[in-house]
Amino acid sequence: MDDAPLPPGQGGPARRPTVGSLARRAGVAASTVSRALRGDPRISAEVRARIAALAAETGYTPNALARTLVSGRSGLIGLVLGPMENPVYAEMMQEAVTQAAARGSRLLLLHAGHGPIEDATAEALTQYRVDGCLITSAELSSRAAAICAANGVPVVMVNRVPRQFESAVACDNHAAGEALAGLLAAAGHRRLAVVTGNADTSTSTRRAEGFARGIAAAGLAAPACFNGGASHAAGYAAGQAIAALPAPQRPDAVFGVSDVLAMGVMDALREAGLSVPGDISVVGADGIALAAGPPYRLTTVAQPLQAMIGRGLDLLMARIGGAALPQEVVLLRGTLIRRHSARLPA
Amino acid sequence: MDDAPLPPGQGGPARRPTVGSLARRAGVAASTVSRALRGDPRISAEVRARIAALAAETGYTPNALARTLVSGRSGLIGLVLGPMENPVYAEMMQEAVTQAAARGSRLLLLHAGHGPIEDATAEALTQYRVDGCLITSAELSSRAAAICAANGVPVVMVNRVPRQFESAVACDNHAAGEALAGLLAAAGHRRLAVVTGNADTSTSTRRAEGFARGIAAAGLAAPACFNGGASHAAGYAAGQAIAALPAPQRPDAVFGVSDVLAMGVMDALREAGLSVPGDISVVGADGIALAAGPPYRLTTVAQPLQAMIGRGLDLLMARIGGAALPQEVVLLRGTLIRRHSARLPA
DNA sequence: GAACACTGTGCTATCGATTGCGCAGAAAAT
DNA sequence: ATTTTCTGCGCAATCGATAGCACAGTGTTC
Repeated sequence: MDDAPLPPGQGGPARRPTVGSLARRAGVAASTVSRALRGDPRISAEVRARIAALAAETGYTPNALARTLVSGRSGLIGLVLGPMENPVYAEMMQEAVTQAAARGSRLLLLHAGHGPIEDATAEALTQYRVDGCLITSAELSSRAAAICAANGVPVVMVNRVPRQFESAVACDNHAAGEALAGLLAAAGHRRLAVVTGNADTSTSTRRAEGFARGIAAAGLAAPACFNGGASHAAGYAAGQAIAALPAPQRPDAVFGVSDVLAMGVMDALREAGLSVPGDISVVGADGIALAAGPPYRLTTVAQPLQAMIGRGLDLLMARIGGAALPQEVVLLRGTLIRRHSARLPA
Repeated sequence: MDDAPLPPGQGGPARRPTVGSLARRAGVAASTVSRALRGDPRISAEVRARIAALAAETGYTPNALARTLVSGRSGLIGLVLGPMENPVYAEMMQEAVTQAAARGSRLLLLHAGHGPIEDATAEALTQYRVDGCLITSAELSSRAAAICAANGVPVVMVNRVPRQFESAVACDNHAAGEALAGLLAAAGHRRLAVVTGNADTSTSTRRAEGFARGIAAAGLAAPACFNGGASHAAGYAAGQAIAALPAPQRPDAVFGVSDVLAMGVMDALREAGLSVPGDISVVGADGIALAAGPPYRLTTVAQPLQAMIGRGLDLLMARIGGAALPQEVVLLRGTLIRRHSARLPA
């Protein structure tokens, strides 16, 4: 363990070139190298070309961390994800990586899963000086948000609208629920039910509210409400409860507030010998890939994931810019996707 | 835009405390603050307590980026994920976040999805001076690995064993395939088939090879091979092809080399009116949550995800430590989970 | 009572990149 | 021919944290 220090550039992991080392080799000052690489017009074309060549030759890449120190911007965006039981978070993550990269930012993965953020993770948020934080979790993540606020780090929630204070981008969940209710009613369904998600999530509650509103508007009785959760298993349990009901009381249409939930419901119903959509229509919301194909072919309201992440990053970047913008909530309309899990009017 | 500089601590986003500002307030030198907070025994208990109190009061957190500059370690681990069509990557990611945090590292999300890494992303790898890189992708990610190697950044592959050079942790996929074949053969299946994944992935090929080996060992004819892919849709297509076969030629057991694939196969078979496991047994490998419950109840070999990520981080950390360890490949045994998608011997 | 060993801190350089300021030398103007 | 104006680049400070070395002040020892 007490190896003699290796001669530079030999043996050990090749020491990475720095502005300093480039400067020495080019016979100029470090500041000149820095300016040349950043395209400062004050540096002559000749010198700039020489340094650029040297940089390419040595494979120089600037140390983003060192730059952060002086610029105050890390180029890092903290990402908080919900539980992976719901595939929608994975899809969001993939979208976020791509789009963040396209904008020159990197994602620092702070959390993925249930529950609040651990202390150590919360510290990372400040220790790594993230420029902003993207919280794509339907669950309460007030902890992360509070820490961001306390440190002047902009936050944008995606897929969750907080009661106050933070900026957010979400699908117009209320409208989605309402639209589905309207369609189901128009198709002649009379006993509607909703399987809710986590009660803490605005996504779930707004969808359920919208659904109830749509049902009321159609002059039907309020929907039966079944407590679901975040997973397929939760939906399955709710579906079993529904299937166990005596036929006259059994709903003829069920809205699972998220696609995984609806998938679980369908599976339970079918396993109980009921036909979907023959006996019961099932609809969901989210638009995840797995629900699109067989055996589900789930009729759903798809969230415009790409646009949601895009607008989320827009909001974040604008606030990172330092502008003292007011908090902003953006609601994007989902799009109804008619598939075959529900009887709907033509 | 030409605001007069705000008085410190007022108006603008509260300037974060630094060792310097703490030092001024405590009437000591910055180095003393640093040492006190790091628990250096040379600092008197009294001073240490005073500084600790001050740090707590002001909410001081060290700037990890600045520390990186001098320590040479960023505490960042690059993470490369496969396509989210396969839920196993999401599960791995969640596991990786948790375990990395527990070890005091953070994950820098470099890539998620298909295909090779874009240039910009590859640069991030060196710009942010990641200490190491965890590549949990069955697909070729040679690009990232090459860049890491060129920069002396340790790499560990999880869920993929490269042909050479890198360290890796994987499930013993060959053994998994072999075991499944043996069980299916023992249960009396005679015409076995395999639905393969992406041909570039060691995970897929090893499982298929193991399966073929197991079949040969049982004295049966080589399995029919159907080209699958990474998604449920690919499995579904393969399942349709299988279902379309005339009954005498149709396999009586199918191995989908990953669970999503097997799920797709099952869905297609059932949609074609075949019973699983009545007419055809279907087995998978991975052990994802979605395949566990209804309607799949997939018999599978579950990967020890937690252990895989754990060992992966072990290998990585050891190499980050600077020790010139040889490349290492760790194979972890999966565990057979008997559910109801296949007829198996008791 | 003086030389000694300690102990607790401060000073300063360092990591890599950036930036304000200043200073050469060349070109232009008078 | 001399002053003025640029153009092109170097110097040095800075960001925040850390570490080597030096140096006071106290306690110990002969």
